[in-house]
Amino acid sequence: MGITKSEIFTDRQNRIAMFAKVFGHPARVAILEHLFKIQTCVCGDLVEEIGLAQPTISQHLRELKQLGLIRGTIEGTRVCYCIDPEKWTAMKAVLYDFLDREAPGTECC
Amino acid sequence: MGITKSEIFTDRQNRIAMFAKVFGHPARVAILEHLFKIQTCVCGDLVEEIGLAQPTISQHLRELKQLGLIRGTIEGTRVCYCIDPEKWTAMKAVLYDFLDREAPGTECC
DNA sequence: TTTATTTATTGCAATATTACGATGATTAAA
DNA sequence: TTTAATCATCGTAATATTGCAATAAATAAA
Repeated sequence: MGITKSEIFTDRQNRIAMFAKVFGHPARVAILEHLFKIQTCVCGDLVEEIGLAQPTISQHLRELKQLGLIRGTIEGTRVCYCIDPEKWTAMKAVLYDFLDREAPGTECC
Repeated sequence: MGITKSEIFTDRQNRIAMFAKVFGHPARVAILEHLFKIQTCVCGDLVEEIGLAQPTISQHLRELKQLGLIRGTIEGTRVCYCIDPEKWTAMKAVLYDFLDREAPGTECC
C-alpha cells in the first residue's frame, strides 16, 4: 500500500530509518557533501553544482531542513544553508549505535 | 518522475545512498537487529517477531540479500538467514566515511 | 503418494518519491 | 515604481515503494 506501518516498530527503529532515509538519495548526499566542503554556506550554487532543476533542489533541501540537519538563513534575495552541528552529531549517535556492531564470524546455520 | 538521476552523481554518492536506503525502512532495521541478536540464524520467526505478513518480510529480506548484507541457506523447508560479516564491515566503511565529519562550529553565513 | 509446512513469487491497490514547468513571494537594483 | 534575481510552492506526470492475498515451489512427514 506504499505506507509504512510505523506503529509496529519501536521509536528507536523508526528514528534510525528516518535518518537513514534522508541519506537514501544521492542528491541529498551531494548537497551535504558540498555544504561540508564549502565552509561558508551556499544556496543557489547547489543548483549549478548538482545538475538538477531548482525546484528539485529546493525540495531536497526542505527534507534535510525538516530533519533539522541543515538551517537556512535569508540573505537578501538569497538563502544560505549550512549544517546544524548539534543535529549532525545527534544523528550520528543514532546511526552509529545501530551500525557499530560486529557481525559474528561463525558460519550461517 | 519518481526516477533518480543516478548518472549525474558520483559512484561514491550513489553507493552511500544505496546502502542508506536499505536502512530507510524500520522493518529492515528490525530484521537486522533480530539477526544480530539471535546469533543462530532465523527465518520465518521474523514474521512472528515483526508484525508483517510473510510475503512482506520475504520482500524486505530480498532487498537485504540483493545488497549482500545477509545470506540465506536452505534447510529443508526453511531458510536460514544471517548477516554477512564482510559485507557488513564494507558497508560500515562506506557510510562512516560519509557520516564521520565534524560540522564546523562557526555560525551560518 | 498424499498432506503439511515453509518460503518465494505474482499480481494488485494504495501511497510515496522524484523531477520539473509554471507561478508566486520577496528583496535588490535601476 | 519597475525590473531583475532568487528561492519556495503548486500542480502534475512518471516511477517506486509498501503491503497483502493468492498461489506456486520445494521438501518433510504421514
